[in-house]
Order: sequence, then C-alpha cells, then structure tokens
Amino acid sequence: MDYLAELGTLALGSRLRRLSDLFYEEVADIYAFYNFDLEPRYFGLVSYLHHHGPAGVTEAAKALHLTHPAVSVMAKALEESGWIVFEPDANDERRKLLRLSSKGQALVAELAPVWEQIRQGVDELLGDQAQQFFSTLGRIESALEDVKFSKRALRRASLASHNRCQVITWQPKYGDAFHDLNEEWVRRFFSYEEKDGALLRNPERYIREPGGEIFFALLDGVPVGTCALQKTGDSEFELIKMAVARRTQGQGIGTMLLDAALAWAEAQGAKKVTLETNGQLVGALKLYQRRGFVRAQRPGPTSYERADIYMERRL
Amino acid sequence: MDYLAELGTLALGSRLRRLSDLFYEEVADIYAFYNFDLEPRYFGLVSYLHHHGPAGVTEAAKALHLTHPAVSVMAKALEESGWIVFEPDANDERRKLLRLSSKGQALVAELAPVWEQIRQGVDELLGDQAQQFFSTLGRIESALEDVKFSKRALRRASLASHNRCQVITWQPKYGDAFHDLNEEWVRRFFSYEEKDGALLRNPERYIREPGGEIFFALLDGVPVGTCALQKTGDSEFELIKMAVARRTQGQGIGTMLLDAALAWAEAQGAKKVTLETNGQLVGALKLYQRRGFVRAQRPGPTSYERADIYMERRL
DNA sequence: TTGATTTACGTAAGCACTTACGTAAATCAA
DNA sequence: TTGATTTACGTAAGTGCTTACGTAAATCAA
Repeated sequence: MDYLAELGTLALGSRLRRLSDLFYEEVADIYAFYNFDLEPRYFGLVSYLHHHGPAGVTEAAKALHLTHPAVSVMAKALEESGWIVFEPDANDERRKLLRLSSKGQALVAELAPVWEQIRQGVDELLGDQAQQFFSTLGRIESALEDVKFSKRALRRASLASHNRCQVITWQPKYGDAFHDLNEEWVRRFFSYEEKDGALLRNPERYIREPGGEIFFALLDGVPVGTCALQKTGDSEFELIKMAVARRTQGQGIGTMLLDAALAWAEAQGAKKVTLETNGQLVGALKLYQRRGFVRAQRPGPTSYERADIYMERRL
Repeated sequence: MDYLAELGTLALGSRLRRLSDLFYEEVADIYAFYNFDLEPRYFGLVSYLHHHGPAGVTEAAKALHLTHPAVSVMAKALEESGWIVFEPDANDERRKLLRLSSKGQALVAELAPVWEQIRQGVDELLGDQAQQFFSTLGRIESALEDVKFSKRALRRASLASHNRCQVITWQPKYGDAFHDLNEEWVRRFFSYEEKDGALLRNPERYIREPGGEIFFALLDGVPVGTCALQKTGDSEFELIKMAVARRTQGQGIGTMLLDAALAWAEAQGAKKVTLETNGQLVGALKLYQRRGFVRAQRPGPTSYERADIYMERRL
C-alpha cells in the first residue's frame, strides 16, 4: 500500500511534491515524443512572455512565483537556445527585457496543439472533479499564504500577550515543577550534579526562609517556567534557577519571569540584582542585556563551575 | 493576478510544487514555534519507523516514494541527532535496519499533539471538500503512474505499428512535400543551396525518368517523410533525399521508408544500394547500420560537400 | 544637489532531492 | 558447486530551485 497516502493530511507536502514531479515527467515525455527540446519547467516563462509580451526578470519571477535568480538562469538558457532575446529597457537601464524571438514565437505556435493535448489529458484525468479540484487548490494557496502571514504575527505576539500566561510567586504545589524544570534545563546543557538537587528540592528552606522568593510562569495553569531571587546582601539579590520548558521557549516567558522578579526585588527595596550565567546560552544573555543587566567584575569566587559570566543591574 | 492559476491545467506541475513548498514551510514554522529541531521532511521516515517498526533503507524508500540515497542520507542525519539507531539484520548482512531510539520514540510522543494540530489545520483549510480532494489526489497519483507506463509502451510501439503510417511511391500531389521535407531537413543541419533546389523541384525528371523512384511516408494521410532511389548503374541504386519531419522523428518512420525502398530496389533486380551521409547524423547512421549498410571506400568523388561517409549494402 | 534607501539583476553557495556508479551479500541457474 | 544476476546500500556528481550577497541604476529625503 501507499504509506504516504495512508498518512493523509500529514504527508500532504510530500504527496504534492511527488505529484508535481510525476506531472513534469509526463510533460517531458510528451515533449520528447514530439522532439521538442524544451524542458517542461520553461513552459511558464515562455507562456508568460507569449501572453504578456516582453517582461523584466523580476516581473516574470513575481508572476510565476519564482525567485528572480531562477528566472535569470532560465532566461539565459532560453536565450542560448535562441527562443528569447534580451533587450534593454529604454526607461530603466537596470532592467533587461525578455522577449520571445521569432524562433520562440514559432515554437509557441508549434507547441499549441501539444499544450492542448496536455490540457485534455489532465481534464480527462480529473473528470468531473476538475473544477472543484482547481477551486480547492486555489483556496489552499491563498489560505496558506495568509496563514503564513498570521503565523508570523502570532509568533511575535507570543503566548504571553494572549493572557494565557501569568507569573505567580511560590506555591508549595509547584515545588516539583521547580525541581523538574531546572533539572531538564541542567541536563540539556551540562550534567546534573547532586549539589543542584539539595537546593532544588528544598527551595523554601534555602531560598525563601533567608528572604528570597520563587516565581512560576503558568501557561494555561501549567507551570512552564521558573526562577528565583536569593538574598545576597542587605539590599541585594541574586537571580538564580531561571528555567523555561524547552517547548515553550522563545515566546517571551523568560522575559515575563525576569520582569516579575525585578519588580518584586524593587518592591523589597533592593538596590542591585546580580546573576551568573554561561556565555554559550546566547538567548539568556540577550534577555538579560535587554533588561539592563551589564557584565561586571565578579566580587568573589563563583559558586557554580559552569558560570563564566557575571552580570548586575542597579535598580 | 496569479498567472499560474490563470494558466490552469498547464501549470499544474508548478502549482503543486509551490503548494508543497508552502506546506513544508508552514510545518517548519510550527515545529520551530515549539522548538523542535526536526525538519518537516524527516516526518515521513520518523512516522514510518514509528508505525511500521524497524525497516531497511530500501524498504523505507519504497514506502515513502523516495530514492534509497535520499533515505540513506536522511537516516545518517537522524542517527547523528540520536533519534534513530542502526542495527544489523540478522538474516541479511547487506541490510541495515533503522529503528527509532528511545529518544526518537519520546520525540514521536511529544510530536503527537503537534501533528494532530497540523491535521486539524489542514482539514479546516480544506473544509468539506477534504475527502473529495484527497480522493482526487489519489486518482491522479495512480493514473499518472499508469499513464507513464503506457506512454513508454506507446513510444516503443511507435506510430508505425498502429497502422496510422504507410509508405507509398511517387504521387504528383506530394511533389511539394518532397521539396519541403528535404528543405526543412537541410536547413536544420546545413545551409540550403540552390543546387539542392533543382533536383527537389523536379524529382520526376531527375529521379524517376532515369529509372529511380520516390517514396513517401504518410501519417494519417499526411506526408511526414520521404526518400528516393536514384539509378546509378545497371543494377545499382543510390539512396538519396531521406528526410523525416522533425516532430515525428524517432518513431520508426525512417525505418519504414528504408525498408520500402530496399524492397523496391530488390524487386527491380538491384544488386547493390549505396548512400552518402554525414557522421554527425547519428540517428541516421544507426538506422543504416541496422539495415545492413556498411561503410566502404567511395568509388568516385562525392557529389555532396556535406557527405563524409559512404555506405553500401548488397542485396 | 547630495547622500541614503530602494530596486533590478547577476553570481555564488547551499539544499534536498535525483541519477550514476561501485561494492558486497544474496539468490538463481546450470 | 560455480558463475551470473539481483538486491541493499553508500558515495559522488548533477539539478533546479533557494538564500545570501554584491553592483549599479533609480528614487526619495533633506
């Protein structure tokens, strides 16, 4: 059986691609049968120049939904075969007009019955579903182009702005999440040490009792990120244990956590927040810089082997 | 407007190709949104291994309608990412079984909801036409694969064997065809000389009256090929002016003409048929060799500048 | 007018497939 | 069994597009 067809929707991309290849091959066979040395992929450009008249490279590329380099290369090949000629645009020296040569026009005339044959063949193939098939095709095309646009917008707006995500302070029921999110994070980049475990499993004792706080980001009520502030001085905190679940990274959740932590520190009257991180974590570094942290000389020895960058921000 | 859509049927290949690209891009966006570093094109293989269990390279390639090198390279990439593992086949040392690693299986589990999301998205896109669209897709697929097969067969069988083509001897009404077919041919490979014109325009006088004959191949009644035998000795003819219309070349028409000419010569009691040709005309050369002509020393000076090969066949 | 930006086009490199070819194991034919 | 053919797989080269980048002309902004 055809596994791709079985997969249905999910393999749509592959199926369409394969269908496209089969179709091109079919047309190539027909051309070869009649001894045309025209490749099927040139059809679009030749036909466009025939119907539209002379056109620039970019213009043709836009009409055919190709990039201009593709058309540029194609035009060179067609020019070498003598089917089109280049001529300068009188009004714009940058442009190079592509025009069917007389030989090219003769080719189009000769091809006309072959194209008609192809058209009939496909119509026969599609039968009475032809019209609906093409209308569905058109709908998918326009929809996909729209959706692509909206998807980028969605990504930019991110989950955070849709009120699906909120940051809260410590709640005992999220204790496991605090541990698990950090463990996932540590394991991904470094190796988990038991030393980490002690603090992660007793955050109330090591962080909150000395005057710090722990934060959670909840996405639809599910904890997907966490961080903590550890009191390191009279009016100073260290940001530690920042972790966001892999699947929800890049959606502004880290930023929300950091903002909440900074706001809390400020409310406590803090004058400075410090942190240690690793230069390989580019995303994190950018986040800290965006929120005003600057690299500085570490006042004392680090408590983490993996940290090679020390930053601070004055409030 | 969308010129490709306007072209409809003829640009179907390009449209399907573009649609496929758009779809892949869409899926890639979704994967990226959830921070999967899986490329959409890997979907088929991963999914196949998931549903089918361990499989060899060729086996997977067949199921996914790809070539085995494609799967081979893909597998290497997936193995490097740790999603699949290679293991030898106990029964066949040539085979290399691809199997989802535990990390790969975890990936599939994580991807399941995303795939479901994609499925829903596409179904929504297609609306109530979904079912019909997929059934049409399937029909095109199977039809194209069948047609391709039959087309090759058709090409091999060629027009000649379908009784659409017959060879006749001279008829005055085809006098123009004799000239035109040869002129087309000469102009394509060499340059037309007025010297050619004299014979081509008065074939009765120059060929038939001295004891030769002129042959035409008719395709559905239309002359698409010609050749002539010129009497060059007591029981000797020279084959001249062999020409087949460009669009119908490669379909055995030349062979039919040659066979008819040889049969005619034999009926006249000829002992030898000679010809002159040019080494660049590979197709013609092969045809002559296939019918028993061999290269030989030219007895006298050639009458054609463009001829560089002399052949003869004894009857 | 001048300097900055945009636009038209070409070249180069990358990518994901293909075809072509080579090797080694399995299978078939005698 | 032996020799020829088929099959499984890998590597290399080719292909037709893409993205990235560079150049020169056109356009815009001051």
